[in-house]
Amino acid sequence: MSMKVENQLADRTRWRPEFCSIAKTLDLLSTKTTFLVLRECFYGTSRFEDFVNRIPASAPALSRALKQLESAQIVTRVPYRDPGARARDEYRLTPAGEDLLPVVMSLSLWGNKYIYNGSPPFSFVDARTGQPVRVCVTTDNDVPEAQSSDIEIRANFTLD
Amino acid sequence: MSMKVENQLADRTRWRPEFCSIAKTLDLLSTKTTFLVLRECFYGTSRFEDFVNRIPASAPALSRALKQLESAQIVTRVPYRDPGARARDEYRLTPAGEDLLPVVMSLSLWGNKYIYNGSPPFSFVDARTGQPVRVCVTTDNDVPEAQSSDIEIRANFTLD
DNA sequence: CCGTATCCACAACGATACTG
DNA sequence: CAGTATCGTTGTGGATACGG
Repeated sequence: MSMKVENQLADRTRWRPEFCSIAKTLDLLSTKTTFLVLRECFYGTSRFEDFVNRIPASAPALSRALKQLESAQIVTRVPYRDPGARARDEYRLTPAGEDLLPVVMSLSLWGNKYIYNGSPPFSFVDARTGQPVRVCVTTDNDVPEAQSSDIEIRANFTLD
Repeated sequence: MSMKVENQLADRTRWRPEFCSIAKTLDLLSTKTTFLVLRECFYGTSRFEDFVNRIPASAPALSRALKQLESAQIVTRVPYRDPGARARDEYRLTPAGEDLLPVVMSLSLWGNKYIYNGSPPFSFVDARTGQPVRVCVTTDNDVPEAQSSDIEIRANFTLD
């Protein structure tokens, strides 16, 4: 159960670090905090204060993670101004950032299955049909692809 | 462009660390080296020496990563014996480990697109049809899902 | 050769304090 | 409130050495 290799050339070179797309992508996302910032972006968080409140990491760590994502062009700062307040920036996913949705979703769905053993606190469903969201590896060209805005977060528990 | 939230309950709780499937999964995969070990497993690597030769990390780091993956039940040791040599163990993905394919593939495909700008050193294609492999987030139930053994690694370059 | 323990170096984090 | 600089602490990696 592993991938096939086309030829000797690929066999000899596929592990070279300079050719490894996974290693290079992980360099951009480097730390766990960075992944969690990304998660929050998909959850709709955009302001620094909210990142601080919603991620178990310190403000300096989050500042570093946001800088990192910004320099990787995964996140971009956009100005906003609350009524009566001075202009500030918020952090939004770029199109490249949006394209990381499969990474975030597949990590989450794997944990739902193997850590929460199929009874996760939250599920992701199609906002209109209620169908569960899946991440699949496929060679089919015609798969209807969901965007983050098509996805709804559903709680599977109640609090007292 | 972000996910919707079903209700106030979900809105108040989705960032709590104890409910975060992504954080918990990342705890298991903790480090970049661990991700690269996982990559090698999908590439068919199973012996310690090969991990050492194919991943730019030291033997102790790889030993730690393999232990980590083993305790997370993503990888399992299976005995083997080369003719004339003494019995040893090799490392193989469990079914849970195989289910991390979308994580590995989505990281790789993202890098192929945004780091190599669409001209990556390696592509992943269907071993029979040659169709490019994709990772998609979908709510469709009928998507034909590819396994790692259906995927071929193709080199997009030549050496002198 | 397979793999791990030890030890040192460095990188990332948190607490704190500070500026706009 | 929105960040960032500093600094002590911790965790992760590499070099080395060692045992099965």
